[in-house]
Amino acid sequence: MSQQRVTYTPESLLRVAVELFNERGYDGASMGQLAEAAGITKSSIYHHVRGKEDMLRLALERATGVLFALLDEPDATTGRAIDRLRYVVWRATEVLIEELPYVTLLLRARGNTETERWALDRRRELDHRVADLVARAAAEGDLRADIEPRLAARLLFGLVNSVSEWYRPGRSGAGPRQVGEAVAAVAFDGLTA
Amino acid sequence: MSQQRVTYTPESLLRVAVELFNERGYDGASMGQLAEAAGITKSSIYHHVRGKEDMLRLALERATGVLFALLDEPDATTGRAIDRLRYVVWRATEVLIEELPYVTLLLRARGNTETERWALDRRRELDHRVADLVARAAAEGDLRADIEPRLAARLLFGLVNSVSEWYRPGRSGAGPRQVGEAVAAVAFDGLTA
DNA sequence: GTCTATACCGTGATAGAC
DNA sequence: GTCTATCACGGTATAGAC
Repeated sequence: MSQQRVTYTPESLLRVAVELFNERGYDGASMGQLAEAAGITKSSIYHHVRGKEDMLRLALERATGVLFALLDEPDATTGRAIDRLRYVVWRATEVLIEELPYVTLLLRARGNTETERWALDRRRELDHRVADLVARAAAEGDLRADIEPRLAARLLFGLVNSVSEWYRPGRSGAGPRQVGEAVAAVAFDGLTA
Repeated sequence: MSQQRVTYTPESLLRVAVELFNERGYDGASMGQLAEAAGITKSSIYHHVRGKEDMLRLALERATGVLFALLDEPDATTGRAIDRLRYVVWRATEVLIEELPYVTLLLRARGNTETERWALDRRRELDHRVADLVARAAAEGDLRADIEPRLAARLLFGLVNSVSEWYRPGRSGAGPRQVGEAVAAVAFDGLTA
């Protein structure tokens, strides 16, 4: 709740803000609540950032940044489409967990503000690139034929992104890598023994 | 946008409200916007419902209602656990699509208000009942052993619920039944050919 | 770099006329 | 059943002292 810290940088304040945004929703979170969580007054916040939406922008830029970066990694750009796809699914899950608060915020953006609409555009771009990979894997005959590639891509995204709904860093067992492996295993091979 | 309708019932107003809540988010949607979408003034809204949160309550009651009902259907309560589970996954997807706006609202509830916290409790109850089914199927040896049942249950929910992120009623191809079958197919057998 | 004080606006909600 | 008029409140943001 209350912070010991005497001074803030934009980054350290952003961390507090993003956590609050995820707890209450961006619209549901007020600058008063942020001030309380940060242990400073509302006015002081404006010394570090331009305003509420500015913090949202910084967070969404970070989230889209890490996701685009993963698509350019060597294992995502070389080899058979099905293998690249499997790597992307695993790695996207891992990245999602590593940058959980930021990516969660991205996944919840609804397009209410200019910043959110920009982020949704970037997300659509990401989706499109992965959908291409799915289509390629399907064309190479490595995906089951009874599910059309568009639908397959959506289910893949859904499975990966849904991790943000329940994963909590402190808690127990599976880390980013293990969850990523589980997601890829279920997506491609299914839950059945 | 504007409505021809001269008068509203609580139900018909609720439909407009839920659509708006899903577009802008519950917190992001204002009574002024609802008035505009409904083609009446803010004040008139209060003739039909007690207020904003009252409409949220009605919507979330409906969503939890249909989901609980599905768990009591014959195919969900008799037979081998793996078969019941497969039925629940397929049927939950179908119900989610049939009641898309209401279930979507439920899936986005974050616990900001008393109503949302009540809904989250009910959802946890639902999750628990399905998780039990997963554990039973695992105990009967019908689920792969390298993924623990808790995680398997979460991925199952995630896959089903993620449909609310992209499914749009008017659009093309797959209907509720087909999507439900695809979700169950991917969840249990995977995407690989 | 943070504070107090305050401007200004949109919010959910109510009263009472028609 | 819907309207106009209005309310109290909390929202983001700014000014200026320390």
